[in-house]
Amino acid sequence: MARPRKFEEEKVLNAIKNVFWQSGYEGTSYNDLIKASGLHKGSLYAAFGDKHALYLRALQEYDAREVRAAKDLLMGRGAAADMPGNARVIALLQAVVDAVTIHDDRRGCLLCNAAMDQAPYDKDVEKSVAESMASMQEAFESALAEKHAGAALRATASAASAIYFGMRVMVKSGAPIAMLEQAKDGAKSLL
Amino acid sequence: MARPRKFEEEKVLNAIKNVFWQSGYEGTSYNDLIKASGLHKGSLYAAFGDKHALYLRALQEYDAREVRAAKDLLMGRGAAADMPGNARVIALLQAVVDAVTIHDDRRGCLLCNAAMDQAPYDKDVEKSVAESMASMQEAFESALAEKHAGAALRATASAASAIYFGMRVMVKSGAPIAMLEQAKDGAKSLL
DNA sequence: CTAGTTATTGACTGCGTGGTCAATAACTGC
DNA sequence: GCAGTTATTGACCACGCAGTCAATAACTAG
Repeated sequence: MARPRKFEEEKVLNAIKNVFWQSGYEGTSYNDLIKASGLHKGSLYAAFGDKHALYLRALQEYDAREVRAAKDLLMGRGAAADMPGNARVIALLQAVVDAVTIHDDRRGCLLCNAAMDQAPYDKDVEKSVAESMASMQEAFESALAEKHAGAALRATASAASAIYFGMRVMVKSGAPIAMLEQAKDGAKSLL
Repeated sequence: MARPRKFEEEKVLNAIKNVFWQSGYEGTSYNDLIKASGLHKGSLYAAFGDKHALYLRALQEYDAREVRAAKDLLMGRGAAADMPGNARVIALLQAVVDAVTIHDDRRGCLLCNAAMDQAPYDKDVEKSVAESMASMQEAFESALAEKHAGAALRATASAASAIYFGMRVMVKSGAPIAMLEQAKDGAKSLL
């Protein structure tokens, strides 16, 4: 048998995800990834491959954790089980505001960041982003199905996700909290 | 007297703007800027300074042309003078869709791109982006003032700009046209 | 203890980056 | 046509980048 690994794959991937989330693809150097992972260059390459492969893994990780949590909220799984559908959408938008006000977190959403800076140049990223976004869209639709149906449902759900993505842009632009609150409040009259 | 310049400042700045618009800040090398401008390295440096300074000039250029055009539409200047306010907002969202369908242009909006990839790390960019976004917000409010007032006006305008920014994200993510159309249609019930 | 296997390490490479600068060209006022 | 001024050119620099690899360490089955 062979020498055993002395790092935990999950911890490393989580650290990698956070670096890309914080700094973007182009803004992250392989050295940054090395520092964050605690591994050395060769090990990181041997374990996960090059920067591009690591980015795709980070997107998977993000989808499995963060996107999953957002969808759970929208679909009323877990804690949100007894909220009406439109309240669950508002709760998601509130969470975007809370990330800034409570946790001082202006990293936005790794999915949106990837959509903006890598999807146009990278088919793999585009595919991964498209899948995650499509599943978000379905979750919005399932939250809004109580009050809408057919084309109106799809339109309302798309507008709601646009507001969600747009608020993530506002967050990264350094927009004042008031504007985020306003966008969230404005969304209420849509649902 | 001195040797005269043989390039037109405006043309160069426009070319620079297009490169940054297409490829983002990190994704653009100084060599790309040289190629696009037609100048040589030293000349570009002498005329406008370093990459950071060029980026800020590009943002100014974008604000003066593209953002200006969007605000003119929203505020009913020129061609849109006889449209009601909410129709002007829808016309702006339609223009976002048209950029993709008619001109096959998925560059999105340089302002949004800058907000996402540079504003968090660069105070100058953040300031420039914040100013442009604030003026967009005012234009949305002036379009919607026919039907709303006070806090409701601000909320509706913020939600409308969030939809606008969100659609720009969708465009860059490669989202299908149908989803863009849906988001635009969904926005109607907000106004 | 040994042979076989995998993990770890960090020096190394070639290249593209943003940025500098000295030499030269092009012009005008005198 | 000369002096003074600015524009142009492209070679040059140090550095950080993504990525490779050979040497070594750590382990287990037999």
